[in-house]
Formats: sequence, C-alpha cells, structure tokens
Amino acid sequence: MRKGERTRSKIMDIAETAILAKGFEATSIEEIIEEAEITKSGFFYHFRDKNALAIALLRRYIDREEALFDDLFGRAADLHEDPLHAFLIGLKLFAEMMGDLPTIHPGCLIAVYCYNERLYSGDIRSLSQESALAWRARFKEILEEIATKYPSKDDVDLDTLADMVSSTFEGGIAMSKILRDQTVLPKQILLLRSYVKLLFLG
Amino acid sequence: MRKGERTRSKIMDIAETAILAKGFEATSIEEIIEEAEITKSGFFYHFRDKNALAIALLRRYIDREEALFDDLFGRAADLHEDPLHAFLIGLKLFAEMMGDLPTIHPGCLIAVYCYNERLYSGDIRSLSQESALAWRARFKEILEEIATKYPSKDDVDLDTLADMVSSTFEGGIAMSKILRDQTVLPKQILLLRSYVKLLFLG
DNA sequence: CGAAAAAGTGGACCCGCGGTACAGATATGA
DNA sequence: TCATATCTGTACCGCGGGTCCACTTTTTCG
Repeated sequence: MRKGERTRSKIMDIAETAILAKGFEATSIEEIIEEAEITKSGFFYHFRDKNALAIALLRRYIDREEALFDDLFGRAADLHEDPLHAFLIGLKLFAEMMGDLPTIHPGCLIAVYCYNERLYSGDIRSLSQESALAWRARFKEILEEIATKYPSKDDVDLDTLADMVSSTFEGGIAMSKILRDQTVLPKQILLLRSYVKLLFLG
Repeated sequence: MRKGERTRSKIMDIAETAILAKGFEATSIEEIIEEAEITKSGFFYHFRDKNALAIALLRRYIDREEALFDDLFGRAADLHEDPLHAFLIGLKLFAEMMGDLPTIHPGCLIAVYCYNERLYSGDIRSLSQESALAWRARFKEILEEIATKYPSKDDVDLDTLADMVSSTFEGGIAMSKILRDQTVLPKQILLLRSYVKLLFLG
C-alpha cells in the first residue's frame, strides 16, 4: 500500500468512528486532521470537500457490510442444506455477532446520512438506495427458495419480508442508541427470526 | 402572554418542518426567522440557543405522538373488547394512518437527534430514552393482557416484543426515506401485525 | 386610560468551521 | 536522480451560531 492510501485510510477510520459516535456535522475536519496528524491542506489533498469524504465512507461501509453478510449467510448455508434452517441459523449468527460487540453497535452510516438529507449530494441518496435494494434482492432470493418448499402461514409479500431484515437492523440500532442498551438490537433480530420460523414452520 | 406563545409556536412549526425535511444542522436559524418574519434578536428572545429549540421541539413531538397513540389504540379498544383483536385493529389503523399521509412520513424527531448525539445536551438523550420507555410500558401492558388469554406460540420476552413496535416504526421510517418509497413504513407495520397474529393466534 | 411588563428591533461584534488559493517543501519509488 | 505523489504554511473568505445592549413597540391588565 502506498503512503497516500495509508493516510487516506487513516483519515477515513478516524472520521468514521467520530461520525458514528456523534454525527456528521458534529465531526469537524479540524479534529480529524489533528488526530491524523496532518494539516488541513493534507486533508483537502485527499478529499475535495466534506461531501467527498462522506461518499467515500459510505462506499466503504456498504462494501464491508456486504462482505460481512456474504460471509455470515454463506457460513449458515454450509451448516444446513435446507434453505429455511440455513436462514434461521444465519439470523441467529447475526444476532450473536451484534450481541458480541464490545460496545453498543456504532450505528449505520446510511441512517446517519438519511437523517441529514439535504446536507449531501444526490450521490449519497442514490448510493443508500442502491444498497437497500441490494439487501432486498439478497434476502428475497433466499426467501423465494424457502417459500417454494414451505407454504407460508400468512399472506406476505416477499419484497416486504426481505426489507424487514434491513428495517429490523435500522430500527434495532436506533432503539439501542435511544435506550442506551446494546442488547436491544440482537433481541429484535431474534424476534424477526421468531417471525420467520412461525411464518414458514408454524 | 398570548402573542408570545403564538410567535413561539410559529417558530417551532417552521423549525420542525425544516428539520424533519433536511436535518437539524442543515436548518439555519436565519432561514427560520426569515420565514417567521422576525429578527434574530426575536428568536433569541424565545430560545436561549438552538439546543433549547431542539428540546422544546422534542417535548412537543413526544406529547403529540403520545396523544395520537392514546387516541388510536383507544379507538381500537372501542371496536373490539378482546385485547388481541383490539391490538390487531390498532396496528391496522396505525398502518393505514401512515399510508394515508400525503407524502412520505416526515420522520421521527427522536431519530434525528439520536443520529447527531453529541450536538445536544444530555436532556435530549434523557427525554428520548424516557419516551422510548413509555412506549415500551404502553405496549407491554397490552401484550400482558393478551398473553394471559392467548398462550404464545414461541417463547418471547414481552418487553422486547413491546419494543418491536417502536423499532418497526423507526426502522420503517428510515427504510421509507432510504428507498424513497412511502409504502414501506405501513407495510412493515403490517408485518409486525402478522407476527403478533401468528404468535398469539397461530 | 395609562403604566408596567412582554415582545420584539437594530446593529455591532466574536468565533469556529468549511472551503479556496497557491507557492513551496519533502518524501517515494522507478 | 528525477519526476511525481504527498504533503506543509499561510493568508484569506463567507456563513452561521451566538452575545451584548440600548432602544421601541405591543399587549395586557388593574
């Protein structure tokens, strides 16, 4: 890795931590460069403006989450050949992972941006939307496979059910933060799991 | 003492709309006073600083939501004497109300604040937490009544299930905004309803 | 009606922060 | 060794939050 890349990553790491902890606006460029031990000019050498930093962070965040979910549900599929049981295992692994974090989940970068809409360019909104649609597609595929084998006990739309995973994640993180209780998120994920179980297994 | 209150409300109305549309930081005092047709000094006559405005807005928001839910689940209880069916009706009314909004739900003020933590005083965090706990208590009471009559089909904690209402609300709003699709929130509420139905009715 | 209290106005000023401009310094790697 | 990448330093701008304070206008109420 070249020197520039290292500095760039350093800036992004510091920025991401700060932003998830206290929000985007509350995080000043000045505090970032101080911690990164560079100058203001150095910062603007890497990012045209604060918005460019936001986009870079979001891209990286989305890629990482995607990789994490590939791994998680991939492992789950290895543990059980049945799609429903594999999915249930995946959800349990997901809940466990969220419960095992040393602190409260830092929060979803997408949510941070979505609650500060106008501050960012349309790029941010498009990226967020694409990412959400990708999650929908991912889970819908799994759910369709499940639905062919297990008749569902209630009439639900699979797109909506797929969105429920993202929704539970976002809602769970928000409630964890609001209630200052990191167990809320994993518990909500397990409720989602309970629903899937009842819906397809009865 | 009445003129002052009117101006104060006007400021708050304008601020709330703007904040829910584009976030707290993106909403400047200058634009608020321009729309309210007062001066900067006038603004600071009513609110010591921007944080005081945030607190006032949050208080009002929480009170309104509470009144709304009292009304909604009160009406539902009038429509059916059985606690489970009344709750299911309440959730349907809730979903309908969210679907009938002319635009996408403006979002939850609590969430706006929770994703910009450090910007605000501890008051904001405490208020948010108290509000979330009040919601939990509200729904737990209903769920306990349901649980005495209907044995649940899965082992779930009623506190967690009560939190699921708030979590679905927060998550649904976030996903509606991210996906730019206002049908997402009501659909998620209906999935929650489906879960409650399966859980207690089977 | 008139006086006191409430509800503002006007304008000068400060500071932090995002951002610009640009010349010069240093480091790195082929 | 030399070009390029990676910064540094300095000076400056505008916006927005916030303060101070003297002053004026409007309400309210006895």
